Amino acid sequence: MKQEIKELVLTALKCLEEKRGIEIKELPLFTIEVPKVEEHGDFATNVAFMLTKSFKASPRQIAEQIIECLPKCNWLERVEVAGPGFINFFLKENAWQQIVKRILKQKEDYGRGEVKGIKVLVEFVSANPTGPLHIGHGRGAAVGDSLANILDFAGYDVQREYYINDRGRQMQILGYSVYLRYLELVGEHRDFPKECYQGDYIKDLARELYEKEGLKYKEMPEAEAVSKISQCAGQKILDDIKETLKIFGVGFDNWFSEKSLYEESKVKRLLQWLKEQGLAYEKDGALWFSSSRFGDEKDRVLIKADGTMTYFASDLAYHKNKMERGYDLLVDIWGADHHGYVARVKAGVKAMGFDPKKLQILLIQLVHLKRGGVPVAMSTRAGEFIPLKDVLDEVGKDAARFIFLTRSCDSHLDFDLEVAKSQNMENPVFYVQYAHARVCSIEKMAQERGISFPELLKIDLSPLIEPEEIRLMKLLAQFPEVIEGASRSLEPHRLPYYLTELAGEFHRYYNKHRILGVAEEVSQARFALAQAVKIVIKTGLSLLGVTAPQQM
RNA sequence: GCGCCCGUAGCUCAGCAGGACAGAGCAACGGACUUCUAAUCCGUCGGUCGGGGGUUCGAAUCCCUCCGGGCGCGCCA
Repeated sequence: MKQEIKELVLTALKCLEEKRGIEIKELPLFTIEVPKVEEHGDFATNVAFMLTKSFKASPRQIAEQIIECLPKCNWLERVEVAGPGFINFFLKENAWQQIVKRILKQKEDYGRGEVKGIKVLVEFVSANPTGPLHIGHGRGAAVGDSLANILDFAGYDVQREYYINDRGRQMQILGYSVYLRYLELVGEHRDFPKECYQGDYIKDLARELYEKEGLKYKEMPEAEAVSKISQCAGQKILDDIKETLKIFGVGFDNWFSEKSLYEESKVKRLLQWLKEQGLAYEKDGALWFSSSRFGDEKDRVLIKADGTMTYFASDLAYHKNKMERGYDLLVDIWGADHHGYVARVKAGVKAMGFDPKKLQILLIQLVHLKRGGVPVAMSTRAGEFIPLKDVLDEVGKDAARFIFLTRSCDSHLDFDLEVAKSQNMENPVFYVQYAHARVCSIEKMAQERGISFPELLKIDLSPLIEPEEIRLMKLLAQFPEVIEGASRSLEPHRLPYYLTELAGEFHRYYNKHRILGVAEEVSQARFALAQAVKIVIKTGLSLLGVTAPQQM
């Protein structure tokens, strides 16, 4: 709809140019938008403001001239100049009714963007397999998964990937932690160091190991035992992570192993190449990457003096690999506590000869878990974090996902378990679902009363003229733009806000007007409108990974 | 000290590539169920958009600065 208005304006501009002999030097970046106030029409444009220089006239005068040149259009009621020079467009009712028709025709494809031919890789969660997912990972998972859904729906070619840090020091510590707990079980007590993983899940892993394998690991050399246990425990934890993600409705196309980068010598070859290019140098027994030459505040270590690789070395090889797989855009979703890492990875990408604009890093702010307004104690040091799985068990997937998404990534998020369970507007997930269920309920009631409706596309929509109906149709018309905006800006939170608004508009309508039990033509038209609402809510919720129940 | 994010109604947050008088929910108060689910709806109350400069026809939005809060600044991840 917006696009069509834009075309009209562009035609008018061209006509004006010829008529007045005025040359518009550069096509202005004007906008078409839906005004906040209804008196300002259905759409408005600021184009006149942009042309004051070319035309050497006041915005109002220019606006008048543009209106004169607007082509005739059968769905336009009137166009007027308002305020300091806005052009307001008022549409005929049947223009909005067309939207309902379009939705009923396209069904779950309404809002889907045209295939853009842009390959995107969204990498998210990527939690180390050294412990269960916690609530912060949950936010990243919800945002990443929904963003990927939205991008896909908007017409991008999307892949989802989880990067597994399945090697390195953390994995060693994991193996050692489980080893120590295992030794305790078989009667050998040693100090349990602070840097080891403190959580109870370590004890569970040790117990499982003991029950399955007996004394096997006690009898082998420590180094061998730790290495074997590390691998085995990492796998177990990864399985557990996968299970939690499954419950959460999050899936990946690819699980990328950090270890594989080493097995294929990718890290080694990259470091060699960096050295040859003069981008890496040795100092104090370590190998350094000259990241400061590419915008980072200082150089970074790739190989430590003890000969081990930093994670940063792997990360560079990983990003090189991702770029070489031919993506047009890489989206990395990280916790905000990693923001210090952004500059160095971007520097690396630039140094390796890739366009750093192709890498978008989304930082997700912290989640504060609360219960009834009181913070839930979370001490990572003691390993006393609440696993995501427990939160899902308590509040359910739908509420959790919706809450994680109903906030800009830049904002800290208070996740209150009581609120997540409550069924009021503090927790809008039910509000949106309820609107969907209400439409289903109307269908059911119609069936019970033996009312049958004609084929939806054949229904005459002209009775839809109530202000609440027009408003509802206008909102439905915005859905494709919401998708477009959310994908372009990588801001999935726009969608839940839109859905809440749409649900609200429907609830209002439902309370004021009846769908069944009114004159037949009216009833049919309203039923068709309700179906359109149902389709959009269902599509929107599914993009968020939230179910749309038939009944509540 | 440096860097990133945040500061909008009593509370939790939106504000859509700067646009017309700043929005929603909660809380408070007052209303609406013999008719499609009241998990709903309607109304009232509530804001010098942290302060100050600047750019612009026009700023919550962009720039500078100051103040507050969070996070990060390792040859840890």
